[in-house]
Amino acid sequence: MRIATFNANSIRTRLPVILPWLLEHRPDVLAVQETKVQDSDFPVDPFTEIGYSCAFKGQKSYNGVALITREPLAEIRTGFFPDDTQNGPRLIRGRMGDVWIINAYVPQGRDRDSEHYAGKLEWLNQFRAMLEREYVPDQPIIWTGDLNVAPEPMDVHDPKSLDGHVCFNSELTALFYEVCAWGFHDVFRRHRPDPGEYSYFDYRGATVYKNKGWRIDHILGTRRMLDLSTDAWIDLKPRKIRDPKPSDHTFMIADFQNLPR
DNA sequence: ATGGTAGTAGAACTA
Repeated sequence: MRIATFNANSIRTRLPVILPWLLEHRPDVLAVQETKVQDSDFPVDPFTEIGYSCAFKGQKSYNGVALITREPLAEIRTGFFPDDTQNGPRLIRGRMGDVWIINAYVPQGRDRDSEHYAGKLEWLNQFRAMLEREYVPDQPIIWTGDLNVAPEPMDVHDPKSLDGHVCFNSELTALFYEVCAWGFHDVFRRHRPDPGEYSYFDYRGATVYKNKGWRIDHILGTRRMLDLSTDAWIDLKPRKIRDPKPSDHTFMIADFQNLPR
């Protein structure tokens, strides 16, 4: 099983990037964040034409998540609770066979002293509560998405100057590892132990060409999924293209052996 | 230290 994640920064604008990428890499699951489209306008047809199913929850202009899958997902839910309209555009989950897929777009936080940053911490606490309520850690579960957390100094290009940022500070890291302590492991880092690999590069300053990035997109798995994982990597090519225009994030991919029956 | 870019909009806002 191949699972990928991509913050598209508008799924409609990014179709010329996503569709060829899907045909080339054929993941079983592509988790998309920042779709920036309300559900009635989601571009379902281009995906069905190449054999993919879509599950999504979005809104105009901001946020929005989708799961693009080769097989239709079962038990699709958006948000933390049934009928959770407030958090739906940031969280979508479903089951593919025996594997649970959770796709999250964690709030960025804007500024450390803003209510948006407080909301980010609260969102992660609610996420942890959802895990405890609805899952057990010995299930095969993937948690992926734009988590807006760079957990380690090696996950940012300049840890000294960026220390204290809403996506890189000790308070956030502690909370992130508290959530992970429920039962998630870093699948990407298991296979890529060396520094200098990033999934997000600011549009401003040609940062991708200087490798001045952040690893804030993640593929995490419970122990069963970690043990089944065979490889993980970041594909920089879709970030470096000029035409069609790139997202400011790029794809992270992980491969897994099938679950034993 | 500030501002740099892109998307959605059709002026700011979010990142």
